[in-house]
Amino acid sequence: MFSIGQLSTKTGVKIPTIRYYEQMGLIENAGRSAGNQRRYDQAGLERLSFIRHARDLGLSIEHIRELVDLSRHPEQPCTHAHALAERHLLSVRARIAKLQKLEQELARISGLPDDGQVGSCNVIQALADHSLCKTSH
Amino acid sequence: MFSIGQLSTKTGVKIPTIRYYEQMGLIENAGRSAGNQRRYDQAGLERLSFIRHARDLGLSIEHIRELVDLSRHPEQPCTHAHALAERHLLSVRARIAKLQKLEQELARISGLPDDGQVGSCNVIQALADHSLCKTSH
DNA sequence: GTAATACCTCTAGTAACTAGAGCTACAAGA
DNA sequence: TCTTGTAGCTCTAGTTACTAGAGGTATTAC
Repeated sequence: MFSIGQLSTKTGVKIPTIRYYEQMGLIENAGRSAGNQRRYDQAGLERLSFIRHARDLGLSIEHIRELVDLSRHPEQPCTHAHALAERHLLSVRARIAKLQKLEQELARISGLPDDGQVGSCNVIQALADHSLCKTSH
Repeated sequence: MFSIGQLSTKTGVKIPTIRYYEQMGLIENAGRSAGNQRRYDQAGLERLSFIRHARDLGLSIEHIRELVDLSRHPEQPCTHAHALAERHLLSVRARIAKLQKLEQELARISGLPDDGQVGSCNVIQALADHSLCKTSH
């Protein structure tokens, strides 16, 4: 059994965040010590690691909740988990594509000559005028 | 002079968002009609377009506020605007790099065989175990 | 036994909006 | 001129995924 602080160190999830996950129902209400402090076992550690990793991969709390619920019914087909991973992959790809357009645009803006004063600043001009953009966004 | 609805149509910024920007001090308090409705002129339209474009490029409200403040002092050197654009470019590049790692990982997870039940689901396994990852995140 | 550290709950704050309630203004047609 | 429909007003609260702080209690080490 370990305390919330130890769990935090082991998983890299901050203490208030662990309490937040408990409140949101992502992890079960922890057992308590005689003095009302949370106590965790190996299973609790594993569930939190799962959540941590899924968050690192950018899944939303809602998506993770779906997966957690799924894993409570191990006899069901895992089509749903696959679909979720795939959907998320598509959304990550879309975000990358969008950011790459922004990158081009910012690189262009940043590369404009600095001719001195804000009054004629190319960066500010470029930000004011979308029609100067080379790509759509 | 146009109404908030017309301004919204022209710029593509939603009405509550315009009021929000006003509240945040990004745009000046608009003039009002006899009946207390907001009225905008060309200058107001241009400022909002500036903000819209900068937001589209992913700059934060705080960064935009800096640029707006800058543009109120046209005699200053525009080094600061350039620096801001460059800093933002770097952060966009960092985000892209991070997302690309996630993409690899999700593609790997998504491509795992579906062998039937959640109890042995590879997707859920992969999400639970960071050590299986091919890249760091 | 005492002091330092860790833990508890609760409320409120963050960014950048968005939604809704309850009310008023304006523009166009009869 | 009256009415009706659309547009606008303010204010409060909700969203996501936490984070910070106040004020108090447990646990641990010496």
